[in-house]
Amino acid sequence: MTPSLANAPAIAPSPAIFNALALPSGRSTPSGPLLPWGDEACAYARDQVIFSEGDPASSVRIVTSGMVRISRMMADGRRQIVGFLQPGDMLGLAQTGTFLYSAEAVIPVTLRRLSRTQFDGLLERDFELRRRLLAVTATELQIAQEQMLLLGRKTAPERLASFLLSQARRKMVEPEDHCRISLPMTRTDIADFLGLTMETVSRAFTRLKTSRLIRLLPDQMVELVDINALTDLSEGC
Amino acid sequence: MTPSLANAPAIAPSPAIFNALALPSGRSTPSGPLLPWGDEACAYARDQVIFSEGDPASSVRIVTSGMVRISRMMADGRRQIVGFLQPGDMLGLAQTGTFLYSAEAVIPVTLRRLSRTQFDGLLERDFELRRRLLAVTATELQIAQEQMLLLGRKTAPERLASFLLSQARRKMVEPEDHCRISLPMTRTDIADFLGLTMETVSRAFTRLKTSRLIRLLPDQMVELVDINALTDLSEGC
DNA sequence: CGAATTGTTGAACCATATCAACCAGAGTGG
DNA sequence: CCACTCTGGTTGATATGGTTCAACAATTCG
Repeated sequence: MTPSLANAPAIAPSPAIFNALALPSGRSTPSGPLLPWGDEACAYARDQVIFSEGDPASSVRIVTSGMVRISRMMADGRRQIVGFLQPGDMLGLAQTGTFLYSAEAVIPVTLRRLSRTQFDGLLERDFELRRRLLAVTATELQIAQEQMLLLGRKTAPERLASFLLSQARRKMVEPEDHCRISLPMTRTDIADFLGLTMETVSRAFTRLKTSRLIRLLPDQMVELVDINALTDLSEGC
Repeated sequence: MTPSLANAPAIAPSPAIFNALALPSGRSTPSGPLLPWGDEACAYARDQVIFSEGDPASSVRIVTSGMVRISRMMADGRRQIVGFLQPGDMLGLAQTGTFLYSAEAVIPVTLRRLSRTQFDGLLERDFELRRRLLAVTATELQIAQEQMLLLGRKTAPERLASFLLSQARRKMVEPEDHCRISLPMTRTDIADFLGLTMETVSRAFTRLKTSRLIRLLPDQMVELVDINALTDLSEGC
């Protein structure tokens, strides 16, 4: 791990949040898949609901392609997105009874499943599995803590910079200048993740754009032009 | 469980956040303590630092008395408290290398310790221990998710109502009207937990007081006069 | 190509922050 | 026992970042 990430510890490889335990395929499973996922691939269209708050949590799932958003909703419609899930991230791991959040497809998604009972059986037997899950859950907690700092104390531009950097870290351990990331979610999704409105997110984007920290490219791509400046901004320096 | 808490699921018994895995002494350990904590009790005075961001995480600790706050800080001094720990809550469980947050005593605290190596050994061997830790970590994630909704989307009075109710649930599974809770932390601490300023917290307290939802009693005690109204408020109804 | 959706920009507004004054209780020392 | 100070809390006045409302531009999609 390179120096500039020395203080941004091992949370980079696993940005999924909440029961969406990340096992980025290539990286952390040198010995093959950790779990015997079912062969059947469930497909979901853009914006299709995968499950809703209150649904019985009958199986554990892993994202095999696409992007999933998981969110909590208040009675009057206020929404907080608690995570964006990408291939390798898992869903419903911590759930015992019913889901406490909803999951929807941001873009077309495929999942594989494992029945809850089968999963629990493996958990009971498999030594290594439990150690890994515990480690991953710990990582999730660190990410959640980081997100609390963001939501509780950061300004709008700081939040967006933090978000862009965290997305960049999903793709590469060490984001470089001029690296490009894809943001398939809408401005509204980003807003609901960062505790802002769509308009504020849009304005923050243009601010970053006009101050040459990022460039907006076609096809939902963003180029991070000045990683150092973005990092400083995200930390409030 | 009574109807009014039917939707506030089994998260009540374990409100500690982040590596502070809760094992409320009386309730969840019918078969004695889960871990062989050292006999030596470490004591800390009010506001004393227990450890800081970046310190090596050499041992796991359990709170035996008092209250601990764990927080993250930004370079310019902005602070986000990510949890208040009470007797039975654990510290440093998820830490592998160094702590990513600070811990300080809100009021005088005593802790017991278990060396990291000893803990890891137990974790390696003890089947049941790992299952329990996994379950507790999952609960922590749910609480963190709830806190994200609070920080991202709730108004100041909603945040305070949510906070008071969560504190009440620590004491009793089902908070009743006229129940009393102790809030030993300062208004500034509460503000840094709720993502607000001291002044806003103070004003929210007086609002709740004048609308007869709570009463402020001597000795940092608060009486929750109308639990239903507080619940409605906390959910934005 | 036209309609619908998503994103951008502008202007007014508002909840909360900021700044400042004041108050109450707890020590502290004469 | 009484000033005196210190800290934490309350309240008021003003400022402001972000929201809201509204118009418009750009994209996507049928």
